[in-house]
Amino acid sequence: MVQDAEKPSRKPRADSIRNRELLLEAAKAVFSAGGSGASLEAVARAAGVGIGTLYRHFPTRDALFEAVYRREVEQLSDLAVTLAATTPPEEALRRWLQATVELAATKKGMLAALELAAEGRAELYAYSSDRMQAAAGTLVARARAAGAIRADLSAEEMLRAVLGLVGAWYRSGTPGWQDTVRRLVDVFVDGMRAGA
Amino acid sequence: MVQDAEKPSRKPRADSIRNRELLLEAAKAVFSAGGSGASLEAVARAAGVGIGTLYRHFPTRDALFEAVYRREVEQLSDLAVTLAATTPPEEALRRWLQATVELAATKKGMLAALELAAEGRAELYAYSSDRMQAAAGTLVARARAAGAIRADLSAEEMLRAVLGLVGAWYRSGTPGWQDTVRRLVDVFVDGMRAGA
DNA sequence: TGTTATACGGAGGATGCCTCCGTTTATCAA
DNA sequence: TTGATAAACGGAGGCATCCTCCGTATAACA
Repeated sequence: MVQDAEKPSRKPRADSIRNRELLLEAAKAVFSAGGSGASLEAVARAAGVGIGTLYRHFPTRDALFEAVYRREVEQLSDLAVTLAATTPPEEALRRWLQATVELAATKKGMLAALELAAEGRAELYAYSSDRMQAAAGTLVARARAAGAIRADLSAEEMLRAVLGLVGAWYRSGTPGWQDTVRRLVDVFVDGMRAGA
Repeated sequence: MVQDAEKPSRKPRADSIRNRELLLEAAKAVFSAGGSGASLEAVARAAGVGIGTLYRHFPTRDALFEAVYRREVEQLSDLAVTLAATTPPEEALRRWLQATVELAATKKGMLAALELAAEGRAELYAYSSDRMQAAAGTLVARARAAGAIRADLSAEEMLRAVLGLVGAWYRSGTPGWQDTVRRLVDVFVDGMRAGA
């Protein structure tokens, strides 16, 4: 967590910063059009840089995802704070999960980023993961304290479950899946309440 | 659905039948070891046939999956019949879903086959899809008739939801995920009951 | 046993992943 | 301004698939 007092060496090169930006923009566009599995060479091409440059900035596909969707994760994180402050526990939890679904539905590729954040590789790409876990954790703890949901289910488990639901529909390409998933998330939250 | 009265031309060549069998066996082994994304060329190699032969018998990866895991799907289908005849509605539904989870957990690659069966490409690879839908449909209809579960959720939706849950954990590689998923499926079923 | 429909096999074109390293360039100090 | 040099660039190239195509081999049938 410590923000290493970096070597005060040189300041970063201007072309490096510019290319990083170009890559992020291109990646957003390419993933948006072609899904999270789109070719990284296509991203580099779209950014107008060499493939080597892409890999230098983002050593893995996952790293690129995390960077591209960082902003959206922050939105969700902020939303959790707001909801926790203004809305009854169970309702807050429900709304936040629905918002997560919404975001994943809107931004193609976002789902992959969220799955990353909820899944195993958490140690490697920690930032988004931390934010999401913290957000979910707050809401779950609050609902639990209010006795609104069962206690034998961690925030992490809940989050991954919901993302799993989304993923199943997302990948199926069923038109209008959003409404269905909304309903399923409600069922799931009902289930969490049932065992309280 | 009509089983085309095939042209009474020749009988199929013996080598063709044999190779098909070899491919299925090899595929089972290779998918089991390497997961559902394993190389098809590896399968052909393991079967001792050319890659062209593999593609002639199974034009897509999905077709191969469906063929490999057909037997397992039939088991699930049979189980549904048994449970429907011997167990109270809600309990039967719950047990069948858990059995599905179990199977997906045991046989690597099975999950991919089930997802296929539950997902969009149903028209193309209909057999497994039909069996699964029928099995789930029976149990859901029965539970619904008994007033044990809410009515605004189709069997298909339920099945896909559960497979989504499994998939999220399966892909994360968390050790011991089976127990967690079992618990989550229970939560989900509780949720279905809650809205009855 | 000859004819022929069928099936076989693998070369080959295409795409994508990722690494490596010779070349270019932005920064900084003189 | 002008080197010197650390840092970044780019893309060729090795490897792994995917899938198609078509010349060759062979099982079925008469």
